[in-house]
Amino acid sequence: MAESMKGLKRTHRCGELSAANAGETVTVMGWVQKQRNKGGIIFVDLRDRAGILQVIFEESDCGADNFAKAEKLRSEFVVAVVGKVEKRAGAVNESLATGEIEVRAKELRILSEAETPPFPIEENSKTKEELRLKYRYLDLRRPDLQKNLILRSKIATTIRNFLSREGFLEIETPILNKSTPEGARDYLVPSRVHPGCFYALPQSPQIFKQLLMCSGYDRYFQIAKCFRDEDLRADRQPEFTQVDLEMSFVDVDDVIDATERMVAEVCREAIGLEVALPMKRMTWEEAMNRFGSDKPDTRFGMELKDVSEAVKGCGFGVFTGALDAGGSVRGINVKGQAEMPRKKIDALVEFAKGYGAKGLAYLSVMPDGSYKSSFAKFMTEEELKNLVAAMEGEAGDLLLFAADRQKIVWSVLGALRVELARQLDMIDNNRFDFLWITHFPQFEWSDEEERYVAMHHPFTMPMDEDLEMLETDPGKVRAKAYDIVLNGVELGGGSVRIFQSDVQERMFEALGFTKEKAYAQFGFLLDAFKYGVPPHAGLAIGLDRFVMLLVKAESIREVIAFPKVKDASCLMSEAPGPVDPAQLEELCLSLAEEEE
RNA sequence: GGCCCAGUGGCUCAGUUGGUUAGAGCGCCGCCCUGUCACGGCGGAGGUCGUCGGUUCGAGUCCGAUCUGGGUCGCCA
Repeated sequence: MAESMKGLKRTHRCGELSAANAGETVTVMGWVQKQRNKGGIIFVDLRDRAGILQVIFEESDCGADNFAKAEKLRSEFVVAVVGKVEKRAGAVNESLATGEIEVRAKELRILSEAETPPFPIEENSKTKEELRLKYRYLDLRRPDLQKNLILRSKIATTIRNFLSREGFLEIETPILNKSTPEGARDYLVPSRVHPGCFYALPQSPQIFKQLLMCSGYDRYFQIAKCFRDEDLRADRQPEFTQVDLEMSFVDVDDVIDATERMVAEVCREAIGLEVALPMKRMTWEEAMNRFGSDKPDTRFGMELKDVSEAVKGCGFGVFTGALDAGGSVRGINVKGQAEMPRKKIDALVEFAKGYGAKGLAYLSVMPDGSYKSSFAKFMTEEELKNLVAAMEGEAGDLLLFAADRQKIVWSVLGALRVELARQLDMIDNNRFDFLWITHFPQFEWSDEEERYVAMHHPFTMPMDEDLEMLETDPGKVRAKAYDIVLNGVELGGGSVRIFQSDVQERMFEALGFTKEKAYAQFGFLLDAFKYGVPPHAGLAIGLDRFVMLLVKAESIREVIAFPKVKDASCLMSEAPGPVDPAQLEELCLSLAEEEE
């Protein structure tokens, strides 16, 4: 039977008490973590978001009624306890922050009874995620998730404080927007008032923040919910949070400078990490050539080497064929792994195929200097020697090669490098390597659409010196775009925006937009640019990912209160769900028959 | 959409080349216990082995399909 808390007021959280409170009478409220009944004495571990506190019940202190209630306590009951803080008469519990003290109960109220939870509420849960997500409200009681969400809140506060100190204004932008098919798939919301018309949820506040610059707000930020209807990953949710910012009268370095100082402050406040500023920078081209990735993990080496020159004209058709087709041959040197078993190498070949490789060539430089290789028979001793030299191969090394189109070679070896580093435990988990990637290509060729598409977005300013190639050689144009990378994860990115309408028009043309189509989609932005627009630039940081990396979580779901699962549904609320036919009718929607 | 992994009491797992009545730890329920904190002691309940179908004298185990969850490729301007 639930009791009232009338007349009681909580004085402390459980975990906030310490030896300094000894002698005080306190009122604590929380959940029963554990009851240990010794017969004439009952110990109760009481839990709230601040920690765990031992409460001790003896009939001589609390009276027969309260003692009888204490005997009834079970896990997850919610109780209020009035009692006196004492230094423990028994042994101190070293593993508990409040282990020196206990509260000797005078009064106990059972505010809420509880059924036995479907899984234990404890740190380092081994429970299947499926069950945890179904009962997320219980999962969120666990100390690790509470720690994550408390830290996330602190990080948001740090960001707000920093940006407001730097003169940024926090301004909200709409959630119901016009759909722009460019980019990720939109979540659509039907309009009741305009039958057949739809809003789209924002993928980012991009256009609005640029308009705010046009309107003179100078420096804007928002901790913005964004939505993308694409498949999920360990670090990707359909709705996520971005620290979105935009600045006027600035260029690349200004945005990078403000961002890295903000990131450094967050690291300091959140986990006591000092980040050396300025952060390292690398061009996109260098990142691809050295790491095969535009978000390289620089916590370990094993860099890619281009051996195209060394294998030119060699006897191995796979290599020369790739070169003839305009591709390249590159390799990584897996130090000391020459004797990796064939089975493991085969698994790596399969792994590489997952990234589009047709195969993976390997060459082991055995300890005695001989070669064991999948392709040695096609090459002369001399050619092999040159190749090993080009890879700086020494006795004991395993050399892995990919030969294909640039894009595939990069992605295969880039992924392989990370995979091997994991398998071989080469990554220092305590390192936080920040890195800026700059000089991104402006365009990416889309085979599917048979046109160039914007790598970042269509409002990204080309590098000044590449502007003239917009029409003549768009594939070579580089953009004033930048990404911030942490430990091989893309934390965020941004760009300097085009603010001249003639450049913007050339950009749309290069992207294959007609003037009509561009106006239909972005007319209000183009119009706004006619009335005086400051040069501006900005960036967005993925808050969920940032928190995930700072707490070293395996998945973004560990830092989001109510995440969705792989098929974008919510196991707890069972969203999305069907709606009442009347609702559909009101929206003038009808559902197509299921197709076979 | 493709590929890979997992599914056995409430939770986490074991279960041999297919063989009798499917086990353990924790949790749960009852009784006992005045210094426990992974409390302890005694007793007890609890499982159509994700689902459907097949092979077989016999399936938790083999085969097929399917569902659920996870990872990943595609996708994510």
